[in-house]
Amino acid sequence: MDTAEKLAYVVRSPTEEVLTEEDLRVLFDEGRAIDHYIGFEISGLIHLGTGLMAGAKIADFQKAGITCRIFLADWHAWINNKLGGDMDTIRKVAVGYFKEGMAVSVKIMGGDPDKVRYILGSELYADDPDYWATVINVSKNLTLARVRKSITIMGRQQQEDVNFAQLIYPPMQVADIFSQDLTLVHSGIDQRKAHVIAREVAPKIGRDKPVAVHHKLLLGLNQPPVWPVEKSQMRELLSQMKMSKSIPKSAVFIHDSPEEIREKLRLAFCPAGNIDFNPVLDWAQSLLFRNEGFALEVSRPAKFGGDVVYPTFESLQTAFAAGELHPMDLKKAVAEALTQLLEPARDLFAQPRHAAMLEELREIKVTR
RNA sequence: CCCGACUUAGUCUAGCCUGGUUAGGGCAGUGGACUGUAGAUCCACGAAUCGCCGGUUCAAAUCCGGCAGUCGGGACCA
Repeated sequence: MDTAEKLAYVVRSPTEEVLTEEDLRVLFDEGRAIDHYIGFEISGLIHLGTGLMAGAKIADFQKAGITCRIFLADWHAWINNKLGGDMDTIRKVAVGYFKEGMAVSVKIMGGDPDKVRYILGSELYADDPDYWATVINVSKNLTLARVRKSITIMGRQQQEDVNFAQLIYPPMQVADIFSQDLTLVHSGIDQRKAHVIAREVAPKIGRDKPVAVHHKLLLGLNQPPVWPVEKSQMRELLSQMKMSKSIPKSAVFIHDSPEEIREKLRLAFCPAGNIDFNPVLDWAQSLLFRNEGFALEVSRPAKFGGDVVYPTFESLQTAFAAGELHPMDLKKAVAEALTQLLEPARDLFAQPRHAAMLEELREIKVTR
C-alpha cells in the first residue's frame, strides 16, 4: 500500500482535520512504525460518539498499517470527578466495562480489537519513572492562562470554577503522549487544544511533534440550545450540540436495546428538509454510510410513497432536502440500521459477566 | 491567621433590612393539544430539609450565636 492510499484512510470521514497531513506523509514515506493512541476518561456508559466514532477511525488506521492503542485514563477521570470521583470504581469500570465496550465498538466499525493495545493510566505512570518529570517539563512551558483556556478538553466551560487538580489534567494529558512515545495522537475535535499544546511544547522539550488526527463529533439527538443555527457560528456551537451522557436523550449507547434505539430516534430533533443541521442525517452519514456497500432501506406505506432504497448518502441527502423523504421514515430506517449495526455490542453485554458489570455501572451515580 | 461578602429546586434567581398567606419567577424537565417526526406554539404539571447546628419568639428563609463551604481583601514576605 502506498502513501497516498494510507493517507486516504486517515483522512476519510469522520476525520475532520489532520495536523498536519504533510507531517504524516513524511512518516509514511519514511516507512516508520506509527504508534497511535486515543484516550478516554472512564466516565460512564459508552455512547456512539465515543465508541463508534473512535472505532471507525481505529479501523481506518489499522488498514493503513498503524498500530493502535486505547488509553484508559483513570487518573483523568478521577481528577475530573467522574463516577463520583472514586478511583476504585473508576479502575473497576475501566477494565471490566470500558475496555470491553471499546473493543466491541472497534469490531463493529470493521477494525480488529485484538490488535489494539489497552493501557491503563495508572500503569503507565507506575512504569515510567520519568512521567512526573515530563508533566513538570510540559508545565514549565505553559502559562496559567493557557492551561485555563484548555480546560474545555475536560468538558468544562472556560469560565467554570475548577479546582487545582483540574489544572494539572491538561499537562498530564500532554505528558501521556510523550511518555508513550506516540507518533500519532487521535481524539474527537473537542480534544484539539491538548494536542496543539503537545505539538507546540514538543520541540521545546526535545521531542518530535506528534501528528494529530481529530474526528468530528457526532451530533446529539436533542434540539441545539440555539436554533436556528447560523452557519458562521456552527463551529463554536458544535461542542454544545454534541452527544452527551449528561443529556440522556441526546445519546444512544452502544448496548441500547432496539426499543430504546427506536424511541430515542423517534424523539430526535429532525427538521424536515434541513440538511445543514440534522442529527439523524449526521448519524446516517458518519456511522452507516461509511461501510462499503451500505444502502439505507426505507420501508413506508404506499400512501407515503412506498419502499425506497438509498444506495449513497448523497442520494439520501438530496431526497431529504427535496422533501421526498419524511423525517419519520428517515428515523425509522436509521433506527433499524443502527440496531443491526449494534448487534455485537448488545450480544456482548447480554452475556452474564458483562451484563452484571453493566447493571452495576448503571447504578453508580454518573457525575458530570 | 484576621476582616468582609455570599450560600434558596437540575440551574439562575426573588423574598431577608421592616419576622406572620400554599417560599414567587426564568431556563431546564414531565404530561397533553396541534402537526405523518422532533422542534416551535398553546395548555397543564412535578420539583426546594431556604448550607448545617443551636437560640430568641405564639410564629424564623427572614433576627441572634456558632460551624462549614465558596469568593474577595489583608497579614506573613525571614
